[in-house]
Amino acid sequence: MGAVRILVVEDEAGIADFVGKALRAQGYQVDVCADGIAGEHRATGTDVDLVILDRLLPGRDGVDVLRGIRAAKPALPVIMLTALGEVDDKVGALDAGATDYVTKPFAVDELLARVRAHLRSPAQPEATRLSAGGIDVDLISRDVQRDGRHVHLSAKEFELLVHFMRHPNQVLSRAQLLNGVWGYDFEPQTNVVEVYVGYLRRKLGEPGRPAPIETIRSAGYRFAAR
Amino acid sequence: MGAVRILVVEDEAGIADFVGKALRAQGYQVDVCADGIAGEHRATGTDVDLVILDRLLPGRDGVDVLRGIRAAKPALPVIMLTALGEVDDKVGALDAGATDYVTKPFAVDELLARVRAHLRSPAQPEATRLSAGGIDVDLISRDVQRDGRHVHLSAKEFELLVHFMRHPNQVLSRAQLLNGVWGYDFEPQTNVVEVYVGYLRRKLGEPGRPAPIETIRSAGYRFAAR
DNA sequence: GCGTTCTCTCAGCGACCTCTTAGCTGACGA
DNA sequence: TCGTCAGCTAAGAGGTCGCTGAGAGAACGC
Repeated sequence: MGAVRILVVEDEAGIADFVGKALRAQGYQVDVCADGIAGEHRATGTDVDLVILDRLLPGRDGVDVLRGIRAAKPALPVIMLTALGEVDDKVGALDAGATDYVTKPFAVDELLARVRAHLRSPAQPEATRLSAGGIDVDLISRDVQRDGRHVHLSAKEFELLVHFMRHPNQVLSRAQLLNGVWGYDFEPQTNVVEVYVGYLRRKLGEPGRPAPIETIRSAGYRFAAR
Repeated sequence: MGAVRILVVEDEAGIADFVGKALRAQGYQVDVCADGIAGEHRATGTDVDLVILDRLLPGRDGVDVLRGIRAAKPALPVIMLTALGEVDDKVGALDAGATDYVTKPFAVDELLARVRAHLRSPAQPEATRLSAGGIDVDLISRDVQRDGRHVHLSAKEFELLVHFMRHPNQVLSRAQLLNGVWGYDFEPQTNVVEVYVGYLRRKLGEPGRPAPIETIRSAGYRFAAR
């Protein structure tokens, strides 16, 4: 069985690049097309497992491309990207046959989660529980426990923790965390990351047993899975 | 398969020279262009794997050159160099389709790391661990061990050690180390290198088993990989 | 509507890091 | 053996980075 193949149809090089990188980092084989006509051709003519399709494209509009793809391959998952958050737009895309829909700016983690969801196969079922460093997370019930003690986390705190636990023992830079959890595609003047790491540490720490999130000065943070 | 080909479009001879040398030392085949028009022509017309493009050029501005390249080759990685550290500038470059962005003065090591990152292919994943002379470095977790003992290094110490370990058994001059690690493009009145070598020796040395960084009097230092 | 919770910004402080200075040590050559 | 010079190191100034508490504004639930 070969690698999973994903086609990204996106004209903005910056977005295509970072989406491509994130997908490759997950082990997918990624193909990028910068315009709609070529994208449709590639999607219908070659072996592709999933398509990520920008709504606004040079050459041919994303919705038209989508219709073309649907006509040829009714079951191929297609996730649409758009800068517009309007409801009409969403309805139009779903009517035209999009499997899912993500609005820019989006957190890469969210896109990856949707990709996994639509690719899910019996061969590689998605984990529903994460466990490391004395912390257990149930992704379905969103229940978090520290050494058996239930901990209540807000939505952002939960996402950040899950991101850390999906990348154990790796140094994650502020920029990576902002990309992955907040969806910023550049590094703005903000210290949200520090603030939220602080919240997690406070909630997940025990006396004499601090939360397993280490600071690597001038590099980022590391979740120590031990 | 031939060597990887990199085009450097840069009018300042000094920078073009030392960037070119550093790239050739890594085994890349390097082409240099001193003005924008020729650079664009070379990038679009010939077989090139990556472009390093100065922002300020005689003949044609770097951003215009970039647009020209993008129109012809949407997937070609282009790293922009600039003397200006302004955010607008950065956004402008990325909007125009730059793959990445480095501000002068930059450490050559940083530029090389970005070059590697953008050239990376699934077939040739980058090494994430370095190991020599009894020292192990994990670049992902930034963990450093001496004979199994964890060692805490500051950011600069870490960069210097990695530089040494990427050039084992070579005599590295103070100027080379300043270029590679500190980003100085000339040799100022400073003894930071001695100071930091001292820090590394103290942290990485064991009783009866000194750190493998040798002094080559009036030439530089050498990391003895054994 | 109104109170609660959540997200994020800001400013201040403390800790750590970087680099300089200055004096010392040891190697090399005469 | 001594002078000179390259390199080493201790100490400290100044800067940077990260953490925290306070609070504004938005989102949410009742």
